[in-house]
Amino acid sequence: MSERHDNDLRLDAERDVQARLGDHPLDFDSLDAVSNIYRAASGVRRRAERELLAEYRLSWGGFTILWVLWVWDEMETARLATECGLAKGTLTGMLTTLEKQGLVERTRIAEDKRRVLVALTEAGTATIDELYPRFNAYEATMTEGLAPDEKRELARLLRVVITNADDTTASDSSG
Amino acid sequence: MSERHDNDLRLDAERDVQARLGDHPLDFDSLDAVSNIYRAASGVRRRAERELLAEYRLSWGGFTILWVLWVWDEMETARLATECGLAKGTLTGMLTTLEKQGLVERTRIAEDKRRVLVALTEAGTATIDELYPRFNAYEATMTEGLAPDEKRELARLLRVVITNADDTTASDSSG
DNA sequence: CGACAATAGTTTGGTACCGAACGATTTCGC
DNA sequence: GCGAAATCGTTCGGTACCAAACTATTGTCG
Repeated sequence: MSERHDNDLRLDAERDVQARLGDHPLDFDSLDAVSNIYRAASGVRRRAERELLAEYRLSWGGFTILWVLWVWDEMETARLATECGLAKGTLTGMLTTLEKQGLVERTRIAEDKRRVLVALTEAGTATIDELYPRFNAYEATMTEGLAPDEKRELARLLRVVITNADDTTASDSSG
Repeated sequence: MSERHDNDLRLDAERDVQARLGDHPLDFDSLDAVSNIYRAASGVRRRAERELLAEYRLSWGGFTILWVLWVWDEMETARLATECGLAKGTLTGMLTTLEKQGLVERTRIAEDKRRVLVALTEAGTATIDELYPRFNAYEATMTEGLAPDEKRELARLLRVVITNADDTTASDSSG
């Protein structure tokens, strides 16, 4: 009920923070931007997991893996981890989970037995075929109230933050 | 015609997605917006934890708790969980961690022994006093390249998403 | 060929985080 | 007043997630 005071509370917070820091210059524009990014992301994630992904027994990360494989067909583990924004050790565990669910399969590469190729199974493809349109509709719901050009502007502004937060910005996408 | 990419502003991933899924009837504006929110959030979080918060042995969530208590002095557990965007069960564990570190303290409320008041200790206050200016500088770094009005616009657009993702409007999740 | 650095993936140890079930306390219906 | 319902924080079972240590393979230089 009417817990729409978030913005008001934020303003209170700003005043209190300012009072605490005295004359210390504080960048409230950056504060609001960053904290809203995190709030939005965790809200969107939690709701997606509860209201859509749970039906498929998928976590957000598991869904992301399926989606990436759907888009790029098959991929090596290292690249997949980067693409999904996961540590490689994390990916190992999640691939094992998805493998148990019969949604992905791992294949050792013959020429280099250290490397592993990951791909969707038939069941995995069927799952994401059905799920993704629903997920996309959910994404539309989450951005409801924004005009198309506002969504694009939002994506553009976030791209700057993503680039800033990417610690491999200096190196090229060589692999 | 109607190509969205005249230049390299879009990330590689977005271009590839467009190429792969261009024939599906999907809402790409919403797709880009939502997936960039998540990418930005996890990148910002991971980098903050590694490059700044680790020095204080704090997770992102732990830092958030300290910050909220710093701004509002003391708070009951339930409100604190909402304010930090955490499930109440999660908060219990993290408060225990912070309590062991000597940064926060819990006090049962005399008039209603179910409720618990949480506040910073001296050490907790000292920690956040020192840490927060550094964190705010980090936030500024993460939004580097955006003009002040762009940061405000980013925060505004995200506020819409936060509202959409807030499930207290759709259903009551308390139980 | 044989040591040895580099590389790819897995294992390990630990925290964070969720949802559901639970125990303690207060409030409400009668 | 007393038992039922609501409420608050904690506990529990499970996954996700990270960084660092480890294993297995390949590539390199003597």
